[in-house]
Amino acid sequence: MTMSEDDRLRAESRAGVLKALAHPTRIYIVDLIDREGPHCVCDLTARVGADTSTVSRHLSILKNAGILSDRKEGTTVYYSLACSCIAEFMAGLENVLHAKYRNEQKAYSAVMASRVD
Amino acid sequence: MTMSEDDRLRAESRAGVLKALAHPTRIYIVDLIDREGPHCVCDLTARVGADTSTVSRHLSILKNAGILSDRKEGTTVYYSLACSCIAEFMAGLENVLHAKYRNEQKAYSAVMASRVD
DNA sequence: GTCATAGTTGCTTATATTGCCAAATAATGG
DNA sequence: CCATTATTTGGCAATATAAGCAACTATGAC
Repeated sequence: MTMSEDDRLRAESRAGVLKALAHPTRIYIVDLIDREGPHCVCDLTARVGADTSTVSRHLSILKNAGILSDRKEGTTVYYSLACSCIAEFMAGLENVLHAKYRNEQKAYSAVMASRVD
Repeated sequence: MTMSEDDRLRAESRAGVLKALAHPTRIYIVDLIDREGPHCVCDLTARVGADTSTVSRHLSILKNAGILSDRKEGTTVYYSLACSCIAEFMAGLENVLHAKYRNEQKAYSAVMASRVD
């Protein structure tokens, strides 16, 4: 019994969002906007320390994935979170990381406890 | 004022977890285990419809990221969620997708409302 | 119109990911 | 020990992603 077409589409749309977030620079940008509110491309470029074109591309990936939305004001484009659910989602990621570190610590302790020396 | 070393490391560890999840097959596997409990590699291989070696590699990626944990029983290896926080995290992803579809619907309606025909 | 500023897009090169086959390893039963 | 079953790992070819430079578009000031 194998994966249905529906299952596949569902998994792909979720993967699309995760892929968009799965890059250090993009995570940093999302975090920054979450903590400090909307930013323009030039600000983000300075904060990230990469070429403007690179940052612009990261932003367009995040926008296409529905994570950021943009608003143009003159020649400046401000990017903001598309939904407060993004911040909640990132908080959930933090929990996963904490659990991971707890488990790694536990594994390490178990190894140490069984050592002969 | 640019990104600190700490910021970079923090963003990278988060990206590590997201990258591990950012693949349709891996999402499907995590979902399956979430809904139905622990599964062995051969079961998952049948459900996913890919080579055993491919599924095994996906599982090892998920395990290294701290998303799944494994338990060996004879020659069989059972994979389960490493933490209930994974299920919560995936639920948060669902919220993000819903928000995305709502926004897309809104954008579509706005375009239709302004049409001349 | 010209200039300057902000952003985006085309292109190329470098790097990473994915999938499968084949071979290796691990555990169990005869 | 040999065969069988479950899983992992090495290697390779195909594909995808990332970064920066240069060129382009858009807006506003003069």
